[in-house]
Amino acid sequence: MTEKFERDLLRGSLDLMVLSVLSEESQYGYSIQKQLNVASMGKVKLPAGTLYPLLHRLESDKLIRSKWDDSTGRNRKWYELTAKGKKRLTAQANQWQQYAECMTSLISGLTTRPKPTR
Amino acid sequence: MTEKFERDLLRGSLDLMVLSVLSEESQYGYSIQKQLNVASMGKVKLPAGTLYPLLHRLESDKLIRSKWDDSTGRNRKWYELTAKGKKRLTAQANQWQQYAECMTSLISGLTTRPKPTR
DNA sequence: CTCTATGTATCGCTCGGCTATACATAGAGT
DNA sequence: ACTCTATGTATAGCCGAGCGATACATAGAG
Repeated sequence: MTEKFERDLLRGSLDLMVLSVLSEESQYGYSIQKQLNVASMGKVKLPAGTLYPLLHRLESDKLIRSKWDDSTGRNRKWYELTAKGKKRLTAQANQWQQYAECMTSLISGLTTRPKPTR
Repeated sequence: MTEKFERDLLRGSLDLMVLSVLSEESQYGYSIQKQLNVASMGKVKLPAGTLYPLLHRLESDKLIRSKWDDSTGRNRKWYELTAKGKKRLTAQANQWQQYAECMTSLISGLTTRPKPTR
C-alpha cells in the first residue's frame, strides 16, 4: 500500500524538506522527523542516521543554528533558520518548483516531443 | 540566469527521465541527452559520464535493451524499453506524482502545519 | 521492573553522479 | 589538406549523501 518513497527520490530534496519545516519555528531533530512523517502521510521516514548528519551539515553550512535547551523537561537540541538559511530555503523552493514543472511536462507530455534524427 | 539544476536534485529521477524519453520510440544515448536538454529548457545537461553508465545500469536491470545499428549512417547504440521497463516507468511516474504533491504541500503549506510538543 | 517511545550521535558501507580521459567519425570552414 | 566542432560511446576514479547498525540516555506506561 502506502509504502515509503525510494531512497534516491528524496536525495535531492531532503535539505529543502528540513529547511521547510524549520521555516516557521524552532524545532529539534526528533520533532522534524515526526513532522515530516505526518506531512507526507507516512511516506517519508527519515532514519536517525540520515537526519542527524544532515542537520550537522546544514549547521556547518550556517544555514541553521542550534541551542541545547532543557527548559521543556527534556534536553533537546533546538534548531532555527539563519538568515542565510532563509534565503537558501526560498531559492531551493523556487528551483524545486521549476524542476517539478519540468518533470511533469516530461511525464505527461510523452506524445508531444520531437523525434530523434533518423 | 537559467542555470542547471543542482546535481542532487536530479539524483532520484534520472532513471525516470530516461525511461520517459524512451517510452515513445527507440533512442540512442546522444539523442536522449539532447532531448532531455531541450525538454528541460537547458536545465538538464547530462554529462556523458552520467548518461552512459546509467544506460548500462538500466540495461543490466533488464529495463531497456540495446542494439547497434549503423543503417542510418552513424553507428549508434539504440535503446528501447522492455516490458519490465514500461511497468517500471508507470510505477516510477506514479510515485513521482505522489512525491511532487507531498513536496508541494510541504513548501506551500508552511503556515498550516501542527506545532511540535512544547 | 520492564518495555516502549523519545532523543541524539557516529561508523562504515554502498551506490550513483560527475570530472577527466580516451577514442572514433562526420561535416563545415579556411 | 587541415583544423575544428559536433557527434557518438565508454570507463576509471573521486566524492558525497543516505542509511543500517549500533550506542547511549531518560521519561512514562503498565
